[in-house]
This record gives sequence, structure tokens and C-alpha cells, in this order.
Amino acid sequence: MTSARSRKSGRARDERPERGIPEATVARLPVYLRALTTLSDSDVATASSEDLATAAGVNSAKLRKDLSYLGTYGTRGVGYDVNYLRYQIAREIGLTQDWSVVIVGIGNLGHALANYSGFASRGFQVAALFDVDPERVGEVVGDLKISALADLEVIVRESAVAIGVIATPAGAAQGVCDQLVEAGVSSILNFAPAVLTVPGHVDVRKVDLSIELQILAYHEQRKAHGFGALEAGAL
Amino acid sequence: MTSARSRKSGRARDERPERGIPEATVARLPVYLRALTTLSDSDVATASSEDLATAAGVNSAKLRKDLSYLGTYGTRGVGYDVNYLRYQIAREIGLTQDWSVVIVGIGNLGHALANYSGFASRGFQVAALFDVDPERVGEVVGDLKISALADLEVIVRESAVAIGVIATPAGAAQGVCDQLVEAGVSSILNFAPAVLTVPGHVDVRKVDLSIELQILAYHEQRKAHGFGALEAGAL
DNA sequence: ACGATTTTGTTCTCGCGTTCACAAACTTCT
DNA sequence: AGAAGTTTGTGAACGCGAGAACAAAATCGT
Repeated sequence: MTSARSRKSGRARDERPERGIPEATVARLPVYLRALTTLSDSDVATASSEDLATAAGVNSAKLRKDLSYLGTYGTRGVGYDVNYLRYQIAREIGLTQDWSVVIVGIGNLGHALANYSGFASRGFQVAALFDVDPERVGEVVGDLKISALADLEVIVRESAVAIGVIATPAGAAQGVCDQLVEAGVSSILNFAPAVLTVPGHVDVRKVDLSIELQILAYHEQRKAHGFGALEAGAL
Repeated sequence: MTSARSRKSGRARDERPERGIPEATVARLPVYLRALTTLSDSDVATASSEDLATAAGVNSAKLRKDLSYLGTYGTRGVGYDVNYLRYQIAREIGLTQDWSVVIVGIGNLGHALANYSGFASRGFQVAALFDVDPERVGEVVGDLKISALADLEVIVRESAVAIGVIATPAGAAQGVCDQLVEAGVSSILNFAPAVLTVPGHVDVRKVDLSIELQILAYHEQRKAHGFGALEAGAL
């Protein structure tokens, strides 16, 4: 409250700072949130941008600039109130509400995701699990029964599911994706090693385990190849 | 072969193109590689940058620029030889050799990773699994027995493991990381929701499932909040 | 053999994100 | 109260990556 009067650029209807937060910043907010939670659990009441930056593994100037997009929640000469800032970031991300997610494809990875406690603790409730294999339908994973893909649309609509997680093999991914979109899901987290095509209003994020390893391998190869240590110091 | 004579910038000792590939490009090479493999499996012999870009889900200009960092492997007026380009990218990433990886923390996620066939098929061989829990040591997962953490250093050195995967809870991650680094691992793929501190010569990549969901939630919230469709078209 | 066509490789421009550096604002000490 | 010390918020400079656009090089048809 008592929001700042210090805005310089006097454009009209420029009241809300939360107009456009850069994508790179959005990706870091969850990291800050986690750092704040850790600090809060250690009964730290206030933290400077330096402290926070260290805890989050980033540079302090970047952290301050990121936070400045949300508003002015710090106090000069003091730092940030840990719990207050935590709440503000959570609100900005949208974690003051609960989100329902469904997981499609209950193989090895789907199993792990269904049992992952980190989702529930951050406000993501797994509403249903799906698999194509009729053998698997009815099987209990975690505290949910696996449903048939045919029931996807009904369940998604009834539970107002906005986020779908795809953990199928690559070949099935696009089909499942289409079904999810058809059912009204507008955000998709894709673990399948496949490129998904979606309508413009749908967001897709991709997590690809073997790509990460390949990127590491590239750098590893370079290190081993005799560059680096030698050539770097030379000139 | 018959490599191009067309280099314009006549700087001396500028022979090798593979001096510095931008990080953003490196991250996309595995995607191209996968697209090429798919095409090759469909018996496609040649593909244009447009074809490849579509298959990889990127813009064709970006793809061409990315490939140009590796060398001139295309033929103007024709396109790229699928298998030849595939080999060149694989070589560049370092997939012409096999990489040994170890997985530490055989919980839900560790299990899934140990069984993930996508690793082996891309030249990543899981050399060993580790867990702190003495109950678990000796248990068979996939075709490997879980080893005790105490044996980590010996096994890592013997198998010349360069890449370690951390799938422990957050609290154990830094300790495990230190052990891996101590044992000589110089690339780490971290699934634990924690910030790792490592010496400069060690690469860390982080995969965080709940952060991905939180990023989706942010955008989802914005969509639902009445912006987007309405305000976007207005002015 | 030569023009028309295709498609690559590269140059150029633009925008985003990172980092530096500093004034403004707050606290604390005397 | 005033000076000294902290720490935030942000303006400005810089570097990297994305995309448009085009010239160079290869094929194809006649």
C-alpha cells in the first residue's frame, strides 16, 4: 500500500506495474520464491538483495532489477521482509490459488511425477492420471486411479484443469496434446522428446532429459579436448 | 570434402570453425539431431533448411545460422544430406563416443531415470546407481544394482565417469554434489530443487519440474485475468 | 551452354537481457 | 539533529541472439 509516487514517466493509465514482466524474470521468480521459503524456514525475517542473490544463485543487481518489475517491496538501507516478499512473488506467479493438473502417460516418468511431493506443496494438485494402455486403467498410483484417455475431456472440464503434463513416448505426444487442447487445457508441460504443434493461445514448455545430457556432453568434450586450461591462459 | 575456399575474412589461424559455438546454438543442436534421426528413419535422404526447421520447431534462418557455426555442410540449391549432417552434429556434440553417467538418489525420479531408454539410445550409458539408504543398497533397478554412496569415488574413477545425475531431495544435493566433484565428475545434471555451488571447471545444468509448472501458472493466470484477448486487439 | 530456379551462408539491424554504477532513501550512532 | 553508513531502485552501456534480407552457388530445363 501507499504506493510510490516516484514514477517519472507520466504516461496515463500507467498505474499497474504488473503490465509486462520480462520472460527471463518470470523464469527466475520461482527460484527466488524457493530461496525465500528456505530463509523463512530458518526464521530469517529480513534479507538484503545480496543475501537473496546468494541463496538463489544469481547476481544481486539482476535480482534487484527482477524484483523492481513487481513493485517496490524493499526498504532502502534495510533489505526485504522475507515473508512479505514471498507472498508478493507467490501472488504474482499465481500461487495464491490452487492449480489442477493432469498427467498423461503413466510410464516410469509419469509414475515419478504422480508421486512427486513437490507439486502438491507448491499448490499444484494432480487431478487425474491417464494412460492409453487398457491394462493400466484402474491401477492405483499415489492416491489416484489411472483413468482411460477417453474420459480425458470430461474430467478436464469438470475439474477445470488448465495445465496438462505429457509423459508419453514421443509418438503419442502430439495426439495426446491435441486431446488436451480440445478439452480446454491451455498450458502444457511436455516431457516427451517431440516437437508439439499447438494453437496460439496454448503455452508449451518442454523438458527434455537427454537434451540436457547432450549439452553437458558437448562442454565435456571441449574440456577434454585440450582447449580450456591451456589456451585460455596463454594469450 | 573439397572444403570451401570461400572464406572471406582473411584472419590468420582462423582455420577451425569450431572455435566458439554460441550457447543458444549448442542447446538446439540436440533438437536438430533428433529431427534428423526421425527423417533418416523415414528414409529421407535430403532435407532443406525449411524442412528441418519445421521438424525441429524453429525458424529456418535460425537453423541455417546455427548450422553455419559447425561448417558448410549443406549444398546450395539442394539442401542437407540427412545422414551426413546427422553425423556431423553428433560428432560436434561428442556423441560419437559413449559417455558414462552415474545416478545418485534412487527415489521415484531416480528409478525413472535409471529405466529411461532414451539415455542408452543416445550414447549415455548408466554406469552405476547410488543411494544413501542402506536398505536400498543391493536392490536391482533396470539391470544395475544400487551401490552405497561410500563406493562412489572408486566406481566413478574406475569407469571414467564424467557426468553425474543428482536426483536426491534438496537437502542432500549439495553434499552429493561435493562427493561427485571430489571423485572427478565435471558435469552435473541436477534434478534436486536446490542451488548447487561448484568449482569453476564443473558444469551444472538444472532441471526443475515445479519451476516449469510455476512458469506456466504465471502465464495461465494472466490469460484468465481478462488481459490478452481483450486488450491485445484494442489499441 | 546458359538462363531460370532453388536454397544455402552471411550480413545487417533490432530488441532483449545483463551488468555497472550511482542517486535516493532509510537506519544508526554520536 | 546531523553525519556516516547501508541498501534499494533504476538509468545507461553493452553484448548476445533472433530474424529479415540478400548475394553466392548449386541444379535443372531447354
